[in-house]
Amino acid sequence: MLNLHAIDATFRALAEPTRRAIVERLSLGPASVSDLARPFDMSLAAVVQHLQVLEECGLIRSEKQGRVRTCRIDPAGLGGIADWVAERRSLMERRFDRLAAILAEPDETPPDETPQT
Amino acid sequence: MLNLHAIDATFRALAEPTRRAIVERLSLGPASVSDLARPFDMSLAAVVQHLQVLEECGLIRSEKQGRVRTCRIDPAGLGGIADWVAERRSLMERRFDRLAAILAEPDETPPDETPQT
DNA sequence: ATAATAGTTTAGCAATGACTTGACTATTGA
DNA sequence: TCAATAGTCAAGTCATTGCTAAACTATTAT
Repeated sequence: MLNLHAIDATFRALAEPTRRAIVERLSLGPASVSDLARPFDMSLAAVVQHLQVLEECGLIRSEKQGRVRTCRIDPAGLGGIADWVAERRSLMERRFDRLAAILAEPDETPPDETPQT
Repeated sequence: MLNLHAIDATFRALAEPTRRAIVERLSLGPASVSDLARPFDMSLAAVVQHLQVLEECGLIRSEKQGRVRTCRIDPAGLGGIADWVAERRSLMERRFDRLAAILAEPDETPPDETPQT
């Protein structure tokens, strides 16, 4: 129930080149907001907004001390989509296996690979 | 060159619950356009548009015979994002390992885990 | 031949999303 | 104390996107 919401937010967050670049940068190590903003041709405020999106979906964490906020990757954040992809693959695999079994067994009911709803 | 474009399109495609649901359905086996549309509370045309997006980014393939178009997952389609996630994780790992090595070696220069740009 | 099925295409609308600007707060260095 | 640095917040703008409705094509069933 939590997860279905979370996976959606995570995919949406990563569907944006800037945010993906920020995640890429942060997987090399923590950085301040200004550090993160420097490479991009946009206002600091825009980058802050991207960081909020990334933090809300759990991809990064951050804490502020003094006037500088340090952002770092949350290692668990990518888990959701990794799991989702893995599950799709495993279900595809399972289906191929069933199909292969049927093809190897030339008797029984051989037909119709497509399961209509 | 192709890949950087492709990863973007793939993430954008999956950042949409309906399209993700379609991919989930198709990882169980092929289906026609109408089959795919049935569970959703939206017009057939809308689903067709989603399918176009999914096909353009290589997540699904489809061929038409007669008046029915059969859609199936392209097993390679998820590869892009799987690789991207895996690479983030590996880079994070690598960094943790370096950090652990430094902490285990109590002499040498100990400090400063954050690499400023 | 007619009608029903299956899908395609286009134009348009409403909501969302990415960005900017400008004003503002809090911390740190001179 | 004054000024620069680092970040935050709130509108507002502009482009993109998800959807519908409607008109259309092609195939299959009666």
